[in-house]
Amino acid sequence: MRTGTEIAKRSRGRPRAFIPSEVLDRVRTVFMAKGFAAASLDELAAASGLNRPSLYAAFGDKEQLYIATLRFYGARSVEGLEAILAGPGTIEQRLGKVYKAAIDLYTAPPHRPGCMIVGTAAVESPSHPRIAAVANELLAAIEKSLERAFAASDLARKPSATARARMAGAIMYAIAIRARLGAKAADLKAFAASMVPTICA
Amino acid sequence: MRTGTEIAKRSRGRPRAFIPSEVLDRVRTVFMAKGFAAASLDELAAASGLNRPSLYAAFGDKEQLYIATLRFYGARSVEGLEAILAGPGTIEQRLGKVYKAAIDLYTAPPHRPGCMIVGTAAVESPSHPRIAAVANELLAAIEKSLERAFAASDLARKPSATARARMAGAIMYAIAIRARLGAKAADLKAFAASMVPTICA
DNA sequence: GTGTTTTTGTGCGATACAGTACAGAAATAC
DNA sequence: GTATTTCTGTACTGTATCGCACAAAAACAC
Repeated sequence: MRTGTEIAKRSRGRPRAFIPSEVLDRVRTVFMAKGFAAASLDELAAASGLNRPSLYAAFGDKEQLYIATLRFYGARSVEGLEAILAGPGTIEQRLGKVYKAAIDLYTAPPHRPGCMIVGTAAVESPSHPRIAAVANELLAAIEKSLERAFAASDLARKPSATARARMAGAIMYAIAIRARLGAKAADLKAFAASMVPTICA
Repeated sequence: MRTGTEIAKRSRGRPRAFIPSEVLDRVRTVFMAKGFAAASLDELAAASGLNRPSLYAAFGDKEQLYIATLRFYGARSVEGLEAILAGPGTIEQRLGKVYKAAIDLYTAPPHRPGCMIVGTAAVESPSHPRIAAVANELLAAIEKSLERAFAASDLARKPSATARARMAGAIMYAIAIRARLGAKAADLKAFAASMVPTICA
């Protein structure tokens, strides 16, 4: 089971008629719209363009497919976060960019609004420990990145970098929730902009 | 369909063998554990102690049952919130109590952890507009209560009561998410305690 | 070309599920 | 006591769903 994006090394049999990362992107649309439990394999297969047996062969059952999708989405999100935080500007400016990018991601068609971790993985957490584990990993990675950025900044030590990261993360989760409940992107951006100075105070 | 807790006015036929509010409490256990989509009517009926036709007769289909449960839970939460905010103490102390009560609710057995609105209703929001509407109503009521409390306090006008309420709400949603993902109550309480002074600054 | 390996896609089986029909039971009305 | 109303519980129907079996197809190896 190879879920990465690396080019296959020309294995022996019939080549796949799909690119795994593209399948994960399409499948994410369904998971974002319905959540894990309500997403049927028929819908997932239809959205991905291939049919159930191919999905099973490539990714395993629905939980494994969901986890692969979540990991793929999460890894790209963390990458994007780190790219912004490693970029130019003050920590306030970079944090502002982070929220702007997050809100754009949370409200970008064709996906239904929200964050996959906060909006769909959290529900399954009690009944699907493996999903919970991945979700926790990803949130920890996000807060770790934020913490490093705060630690490397010239902000006061009074609220620690850890505390600032937790707060910045909390605001991000709240934005994700509000987005999923239908909040307008402009309102979310205004809220985020108002929170940045507080977090960086 | 009478979902309140008021005593029935001795209607004519065979009396119900259950108390609606108790049914909603039991049913909430299942919805909290599985979420809306994954909760089957068999489980809901088993948990409530009555069987499917009675559930249908009393509450309607699964969505209506879920909404009744959500409203019941939400109304009690808002009541509790307002009781604390109307109580004694500085606004900081009262906000601290609010978070403590919320965390206790989010981590109290026998329910699986989290908040029903943030943890299970949010997922269904895109596919079930009626659920989304109720969830939005409840969150609006919560933020309205917080806003009134801030407006009545002697805090600086610099961040408006509205802004403070939004922030306080955001922290609450983040706590709910972390609780659902398995965070320990003690950690959540430490986080909440650290945020109270910032919100009331 | 012949054989091997892997993917594709139709189609199947077994289960689970939502929602309902219907007869029996428990209360009130008169 | 008889009729009426409402709730209970068994049983049922049709559908959706998951996961897989199996043969055809498309590539490589030699």
